[in-house]
Amino acid sequence: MSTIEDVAKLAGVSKTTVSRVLNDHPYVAEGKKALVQKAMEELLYVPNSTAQRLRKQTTQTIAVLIPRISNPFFSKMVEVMENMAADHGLQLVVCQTMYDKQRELVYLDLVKTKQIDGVILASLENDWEDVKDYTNFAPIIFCNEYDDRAKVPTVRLNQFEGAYIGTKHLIEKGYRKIAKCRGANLTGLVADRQRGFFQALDEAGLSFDNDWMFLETQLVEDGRKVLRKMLSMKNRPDAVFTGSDEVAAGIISEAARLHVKIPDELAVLGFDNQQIAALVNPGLTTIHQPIDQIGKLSIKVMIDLLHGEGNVDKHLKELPIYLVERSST
Amino acid sequence: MSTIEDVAKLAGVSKTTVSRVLNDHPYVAEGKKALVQKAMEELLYVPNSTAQRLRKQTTQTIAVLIPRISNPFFSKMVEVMENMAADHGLQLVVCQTMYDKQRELVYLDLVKTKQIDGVILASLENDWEDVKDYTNFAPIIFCNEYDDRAKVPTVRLNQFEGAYIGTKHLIEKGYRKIAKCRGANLTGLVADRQRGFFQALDEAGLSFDNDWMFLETQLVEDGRKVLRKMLSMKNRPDAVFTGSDEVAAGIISEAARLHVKIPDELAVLGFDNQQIAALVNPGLTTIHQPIDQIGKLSIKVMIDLLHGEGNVDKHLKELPIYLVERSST
DNA sequence: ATGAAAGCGCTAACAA
DNA sequence: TTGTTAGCGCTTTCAT
Repeated sequence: MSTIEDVAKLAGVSKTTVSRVLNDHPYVAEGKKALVQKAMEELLYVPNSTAQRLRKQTTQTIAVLIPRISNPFFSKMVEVMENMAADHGLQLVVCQTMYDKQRELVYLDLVKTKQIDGVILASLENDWEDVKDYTNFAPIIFCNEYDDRAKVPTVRLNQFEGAYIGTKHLIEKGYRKIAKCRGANLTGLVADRQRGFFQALDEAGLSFDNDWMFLETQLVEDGRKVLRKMLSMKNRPDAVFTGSDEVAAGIISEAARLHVKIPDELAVLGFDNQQIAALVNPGLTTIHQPIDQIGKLSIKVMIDLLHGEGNVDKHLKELPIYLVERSST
Repeated sequence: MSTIEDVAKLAGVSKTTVSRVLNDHPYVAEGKKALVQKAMEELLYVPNSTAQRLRKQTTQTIAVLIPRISNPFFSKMVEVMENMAADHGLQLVVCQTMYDKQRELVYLDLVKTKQIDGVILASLENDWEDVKDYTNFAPIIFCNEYDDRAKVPTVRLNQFEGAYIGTKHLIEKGYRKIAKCRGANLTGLVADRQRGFFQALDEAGLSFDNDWMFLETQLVEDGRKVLRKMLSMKNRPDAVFTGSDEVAAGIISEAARLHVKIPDELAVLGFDNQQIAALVNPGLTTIHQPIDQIGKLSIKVMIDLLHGEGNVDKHLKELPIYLVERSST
């Protein structure tokens, strides 16, 4: 590997001049510039980015924390983010917490060791109080996920509204015994959905049987289990509001296997409007989340932050959310 | 941020001693070691990894090139890889080529600028001849994808066999007019599948109508189009071999919409055994690829390479492939 | 317009 | 067992 010094020698100039050519600095005579460029080509010179990082104290790398990449919601989000990051010469490091607090903290330590310039939190396992100190080391923003105590830029949807319109839709369709699937922790996004859900129930004067609440439901397999559980109940729900299309798809698939009619015997409402929602049979009615916009906007906010533009304090961007009706309700 | 020098001063030792403590070097007196550790804690010291990189000429980072992360096959593969990489203290940079030659080359340039220690090629857009020079800069291995001219470690499946047993299955089920969906370039994996497909056809003495070959089929939407195209043909196939579960799922979903009976009017064979294969209705018969194993083994091979163990020359690992029968055939 | 020199934070010969 | 010293490759004052 040739270094900046090799180029300087070959071109008969100083390292400084080579560096200036590299960084499009003004005040470099055209003649020398050409000389330097010729030398670079001849030596197949490529600047060592680690040296640049050390000198410039910046890494051109951002980390995005998600639970797991194989969740289609997050893989689509990361696809959009990575494309946009690449357009701006930024590297994206994907960090999967796998729903584990400890792993999340290990990833956050990347900012301490100066390995990344910023963090996009698209999931949060730890309590915000245990995380906020990391904001001293690099900008952290929320994307989709959020915590009301956190005073950091946040790009998200109105999850309360999403859950509210979804639940209301079920009620308007005539369903009266509505079950709910959600994550274990009642914070941020999950808490807002819960509020929206119960608000709609309350307004309609509907009661809720605590047995209808299913926790820690994330995967297709969880959905299958939920359906079987429901079938075994004496007070059986006639509809179910899920926190994700994956769980909903599991329910629908298991229903087909067990010859349970959807939506006649059970209506199913998804969340996310993932690709899978259009592929299951019957098609899944679900709450659309504009993943493209949310991903792009998050990267934009992060880039602005890194450029010293934008506000590091709380700065909320809320994107539209709406219902997509198919045949499962 | 405190540096190694601050720690040294506070502990009353030299930078070298601090560095030795950091790297578990032998020959550090217990007393001084304790002193150093106390100073580190007091200053909340964290080593700057960029400086370590520059000095050690290594980045602890590997890149994995894939077409796009939102393809469930690749998102699952990356999930497995990232988990294993994290266990070994390695960062994984996800690089999406988006089926674009130029983008692929841009990512490969990361090795030139010393930003990564190694590359896992899980897709290849460019001709191998245009890529092989990069092997001079860092170890490159193939994962799933491959090129017979490349003399690099390769972890893959026997795609010929996969296509052969899949096609044979269709034939044994009584289908005679078998269509095929595949990518545009007839190289590596795609070429081997094609050979397996035609070998099975030849052995059964079946003929193939060129109209039954559908190229550049990657997405669910492509599958939908393929089905509509088939319905419009006068010489209509009675089965279709697809290169991916996504395309197959698109076909099945569109068939449901248009009331085409699967498998009676058309049998559908997928490839990958993605989660979606079990969710569509009817369930998709498909060729299982052991993504977990392939991902883990690739990381292992890469780690061995980075440690100077293992052979940089061609070194083929072939994993088992088999048919999973559901209801679509 | 150009260059000399200092230094980003760390590790590893080498010497003691 | 410990410290001194010399860089890794680059950018950026500060002179000229």
